[in-house]
Amino acid sequence: MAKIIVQKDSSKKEIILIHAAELFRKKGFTAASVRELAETMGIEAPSLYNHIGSKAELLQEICFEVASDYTAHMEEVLSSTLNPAEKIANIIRFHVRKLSTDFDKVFVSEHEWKRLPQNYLEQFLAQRKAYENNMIEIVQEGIDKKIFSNLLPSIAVLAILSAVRGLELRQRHKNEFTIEELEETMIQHLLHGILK
Amino acid sequence: MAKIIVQKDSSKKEIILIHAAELFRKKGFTAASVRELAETMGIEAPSLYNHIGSKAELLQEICFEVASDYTAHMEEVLSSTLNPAEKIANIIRFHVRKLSTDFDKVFVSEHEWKRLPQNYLEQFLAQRKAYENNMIEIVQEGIDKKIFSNLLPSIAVLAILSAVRGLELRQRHKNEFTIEELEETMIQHLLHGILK
DNA sequence: CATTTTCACTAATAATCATTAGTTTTGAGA
DNA sequence: TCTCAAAACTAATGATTATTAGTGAAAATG
Repeated sequence: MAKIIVQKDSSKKEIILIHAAELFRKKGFTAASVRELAETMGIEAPSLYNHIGSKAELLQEICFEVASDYTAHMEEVLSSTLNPAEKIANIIRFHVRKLSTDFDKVFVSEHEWKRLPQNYLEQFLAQRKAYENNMIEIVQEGIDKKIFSNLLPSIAVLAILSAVRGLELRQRHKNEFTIEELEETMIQHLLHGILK
Repeated sequence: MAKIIVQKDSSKKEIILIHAAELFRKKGFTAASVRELAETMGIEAPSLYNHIGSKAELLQEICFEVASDYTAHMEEVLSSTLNPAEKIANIIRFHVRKLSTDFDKVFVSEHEWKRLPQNYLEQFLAQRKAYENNMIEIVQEGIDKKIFSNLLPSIAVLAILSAVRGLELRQRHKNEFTIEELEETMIQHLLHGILK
């Protein structure tokens, strides 16, 4: 009779979430089976239900944990005295770093949120929209202060967010450059462009 | 006994692919059922097998149709006499336009290619990698000619591709701006940056 | 009009799924 | 060592899945 192995620095639930995130990333939420998830921890599927409420619950917890992290960071940025350019750079840096440290969870949150049950999905989207609106305001402030070019703010935000959200950290990239290089190049590119 | 309605300008298979793309986008490939797909065309699931080989075949055809379009456009760009900046702008414009005209198929190709069967998946990834390498060469050429800043080419390409691939055309955006505005703002942003 | 092909149907199959019920084992604290 | 809760197990359920087989109607072709 196998047991879930718990390290001292993380709870049993957290271990399950980590395994779930990895599996959901690899196979997608729908295609990933509870049996397979249990297998990665050396137990039978029904045993998992001693620890979780449902498969859907795992997705919820992953998505909202990531969303909360982004929202919390946004609060920090908004209450700071940074100028708009620094704020945007800060946000880009946070996204890149978060993606590299919590790859599976961020990836799942990005790609599988559509599989959230109805009510949670609405809440998730509302949180996302609020985040976007905060960014749009920062960009608008930059334009008003003549720091930013006169781009359409909503599209500029769309560009930045799709750039950082869509980032794919594949294996071949990991050996090609460091996270710091990725961070700085992304900021450089999105702030200054690629043209000289 | 219902029948698939065929317009004169598209074959029966194409109609199935269009419906499949829309359903796969909305529910994801795994969660989308053949029964549900058949239902969108007013027939029973087994009847669909008079026209298709398998569910997986539909995904293959969608993914490779999109991939071929991008590859064909890349060939055009490579054999043109445009300078690197114009080439990149051209590629960005093509991505945005393609996404807006063939939204469902492009979306499915972007999000569901992981569900391709093994051998097709390898082929798809090879095609993607070749595409990326072509772009990296264009960026390198721009750097060599002192047109582009000295960014890491692979990351610059990663930024551009993740920006255009990750674009989400949600309903609220569609009424907010035109495709032309989206195209030009994306090009402006990725080439010149957001800073003045 | 006769024949053949196309294409829809119903019925069935075998697999897989998430989850529940009920039972047994394990391991920690008294 | 005894007790009890935590957590593992097996077995089962009912739903859903993609797909095949076999049949009949409709449409196209001669």
